[in-house]
Amino acid sequence: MSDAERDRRFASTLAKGLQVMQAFKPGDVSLGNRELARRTGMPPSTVARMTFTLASMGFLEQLHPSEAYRLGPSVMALGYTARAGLSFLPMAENVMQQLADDTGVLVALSMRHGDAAMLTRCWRPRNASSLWLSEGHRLPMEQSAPGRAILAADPTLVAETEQARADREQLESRGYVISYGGWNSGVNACAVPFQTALGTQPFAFLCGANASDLNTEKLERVVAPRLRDTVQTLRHSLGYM
Amino acid sequence: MSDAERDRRFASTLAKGLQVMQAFKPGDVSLGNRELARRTGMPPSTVARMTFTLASMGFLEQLHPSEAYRLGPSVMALGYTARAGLSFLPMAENVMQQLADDTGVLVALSMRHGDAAMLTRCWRPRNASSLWLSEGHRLPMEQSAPGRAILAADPTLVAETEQARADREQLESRGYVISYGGWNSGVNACAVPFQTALGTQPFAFLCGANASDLNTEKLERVVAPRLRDTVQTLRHSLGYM
DNA sequence: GTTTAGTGTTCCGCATAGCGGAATAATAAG
DNA sequence: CTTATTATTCCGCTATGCGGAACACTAAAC
Repeated sequence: MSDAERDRRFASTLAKGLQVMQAFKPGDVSLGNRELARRTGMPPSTVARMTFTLASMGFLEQLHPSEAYRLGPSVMALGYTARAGLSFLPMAENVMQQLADDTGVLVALSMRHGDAAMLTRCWRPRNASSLWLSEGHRLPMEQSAPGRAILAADPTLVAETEQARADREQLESRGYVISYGGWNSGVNACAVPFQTALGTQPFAFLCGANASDLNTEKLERVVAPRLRDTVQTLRHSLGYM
Repeated sequence: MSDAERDRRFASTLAKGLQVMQAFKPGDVSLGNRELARRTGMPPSTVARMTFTLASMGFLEQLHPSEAYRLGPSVMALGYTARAGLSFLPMAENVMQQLADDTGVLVALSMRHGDAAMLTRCWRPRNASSLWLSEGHRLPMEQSAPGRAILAADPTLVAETEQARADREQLESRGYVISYGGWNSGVNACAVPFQTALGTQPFAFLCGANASDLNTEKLERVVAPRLRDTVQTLRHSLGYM
């Protein structure tokens, strides 16, 4: 039990409902109350109250006749509202799409979410096939380019590994972090961290492709500098320093 | 207070937390506790408990130094999980992208959410500019093509307007619903309803473009029949009847 | 510099919302 | 027909959460 959970302000009933929703994973089509009880550790009657309330507000839908649940439209609506609340995104849309078209690689925005860098927005080159990653995909913080860029830019990071130190130096000297097969042996990528407001989770813009499509020279001489410059232009446009 | 809210199974604390998140609208960058109190009608101390709990679980982020909140990465993560739970989407990706490329119009999947048809997934033609609509946008049920297609396919609809009756007949005879500027005077569109499991909100696939790019002949002779056939092929691939 | 207004946060007495074990109901498998 | 599993409901009990008031801080107005 964390500090927040012990705090008298903590609303445990709200937390339980959120945990029930978070029990759903991307590969799940539907889950019954019993499976939700197993995954969350809650008694079935507690789960039944949570699912009843969530379903009445559109956060879950109960399928018939199986009586299993799936995440409902209110969840998706909130997700889109959350993304729409990222005020810099409209300004990023065109320049990142142009970058994807010019370089022929996948461009994406990722956001830290727990132990992962989660893809929040993707821009695909319109005239080339691109990496299979899409929005919602989670990349490990320690191995992926965006994860490492976020960690390298973090001034409070204390448990610094050799890799993190090298990434921080690379970020300071070149303005981006590069990964050759760091997360997936067949994928090369680069990333530039992007911080918005204090108190919020950090972002990183990334470019990535299969190694066969994105060799060392193209990555280091073309794509990574272009990404760094595009993100810097975006910062200036937004009045960020 | 609805029937569900009076039910003893209803967890009002969970509902309050969800209402706080739903107080955020797509144009909001951040909201303070007082504004959340105003929007939800809850006392400030109740809102403070909800925001404290939501922030501790990543559903809200508190910005510094303004102390205002924005929706956090856990909301976006759940939204992507919800979309990933739509098991038919992977199979729709390629055929709908191809349809967008072939016809040069925006193709999208929408889902009923309250009084709106909410765009859940968009496919843009890669070699043409397209309609400005994107994921999360909400179209009115009574005026938009997808809204009308969903209503026309609804066997339980009782308050049938003249438009709904005409749409139902069009759907039955042609397999799609067409809208000339029904939602926006400069936009033409067609839609085909798509039902998945019983108990869940209905979907509709739609094609739309500016009227200057999508005239009557192209819509009726090319795009609408193609959409209907593509959705029908998708149903068969999924084993739906 | 003082006063006023607005915001965010915390406190605490109170009572009801929510808990969870047990019972009930339904369906599927053996 | 019996057993196993799931879903749902009940209800006595108490801990969770409520909200008005107080407190703290900052900014604007005078």
